Amino acid sequence: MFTLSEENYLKAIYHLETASKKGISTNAIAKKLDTKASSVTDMIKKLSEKKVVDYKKYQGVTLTDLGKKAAANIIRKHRLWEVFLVKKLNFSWDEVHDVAEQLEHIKSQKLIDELDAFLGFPKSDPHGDPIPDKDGNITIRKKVKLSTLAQHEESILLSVKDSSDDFLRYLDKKEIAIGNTIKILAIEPFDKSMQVLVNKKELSITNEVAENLLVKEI
Amino acid sequence: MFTLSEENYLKAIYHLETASKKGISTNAIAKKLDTKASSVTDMIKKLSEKKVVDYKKYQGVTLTDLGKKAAANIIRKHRLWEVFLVKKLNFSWDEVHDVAEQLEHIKSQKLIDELDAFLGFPKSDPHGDPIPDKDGNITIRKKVKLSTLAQHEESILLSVKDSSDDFLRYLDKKEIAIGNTIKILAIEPFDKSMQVLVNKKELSITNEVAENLLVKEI
DNA sequence: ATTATTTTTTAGACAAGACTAAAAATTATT
DNA sequence: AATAATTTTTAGTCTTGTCTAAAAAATAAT
Repeated sequence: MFTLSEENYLKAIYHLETASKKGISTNAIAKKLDTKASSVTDMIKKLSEKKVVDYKKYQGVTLTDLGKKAAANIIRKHRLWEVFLVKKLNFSWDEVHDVAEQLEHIKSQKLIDELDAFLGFPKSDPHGDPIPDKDGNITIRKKVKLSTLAQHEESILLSVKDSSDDFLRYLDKKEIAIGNTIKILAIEPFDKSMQVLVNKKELSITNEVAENLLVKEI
Repeated sequence: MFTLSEENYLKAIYHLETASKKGISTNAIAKKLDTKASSVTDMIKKLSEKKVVDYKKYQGVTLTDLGKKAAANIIRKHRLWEVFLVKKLNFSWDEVHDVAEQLEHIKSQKLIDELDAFLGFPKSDPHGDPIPDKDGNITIRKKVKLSTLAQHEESILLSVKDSSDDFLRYLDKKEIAIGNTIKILAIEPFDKSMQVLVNKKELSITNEVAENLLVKEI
């Protein structure tokens, strides 16, 4: 098993790796964890002895398969807890991070299995990020225009294509915000306008609006 | 705020204090926490500086009001998590302790408030122990015979009066076990036999049986 | 290609929390 | 009341994870 610090390092390296593909520098990790490069070097040696990272002096680190799995497992727990907090305990999606950061370190296989089931085996967290499965595999969903989805599909709003003041004001008025879950209730074949469910409210949007909303499928 | 170790000491002292009323000895704490007396002395000094215990050398410790409140708060969290694990995540009442031991240290007022509400503001944990309120007050319920309760009341089986093999075998056959929640559905005025709900199953018990089951009201 | 700059590593120190061994205080026993 | 036994405290050490300052290696700039 890993200590709390070790888990935080694993997670940081994992995130840096998926963002940049190559060996992760000591400095990058130090910045991410708000610590000093010398501390990172120390910890990397320990992780290397535990066979979760490959490390050659001055060459940065990469996660081993074992390390990737361990990191994915922590991220899995983090994201499942986020879903729990938002869906069951009325947290908003921007309030969950600090608490999930603590909860992700709780050690109990049964706990996480049961939580997963309790939440209905969610595929992504409230920010739209995918939840790794038990073996650490994640299915990445790319950003698509809301207009490309079909009836009954659910998605999370990640960004907007048109960022004009007019459009942003429109979204504001309709109470549509980044991070919201959007469910397509119906699509009108005639003009491709949609009936959608956002924030528990039903509303109608034109195809032009749907073309400018970038979402991630759940 | 308190460190994880400090919280564990506070909790241990709290439990020892409610069990014995007087100043708690260094040795007693050491035994409870499976550590050495010298370590306890070290920690007690720190807790004393933080004004959560009163300490005079060689005289043992007592919790201050501040310390009592802090300890009750940890126990409140522990017991609320136990309820969550049993009621929502299919843990059995004898599986929850280790996980609750970890969860009790999560720091977030909103989390615990929302969890309390989510669980319907429970008054006791799955072992029948009372859950302190936000201010650290606990309402102690004494052990009573099941036969003294009225219709619709819920209780937790704590022990049995008659511990003959025959009676224990009877309980086993009916799948009635220590820790089970017993809800009284109806009482027959004629012979005081009861219709009860145990383990999601309805069954009928005689007044003699109800006289031998010691329960704590929820 | 040499120097300058940046990054990384080493060496030594520190705080938290625990330990062992020995000293001091308290309690028990005769 | 004096000694024995037990409990508690002190003193010094260890581990984990961090830090600062200095040395070593890698990268950039002339």
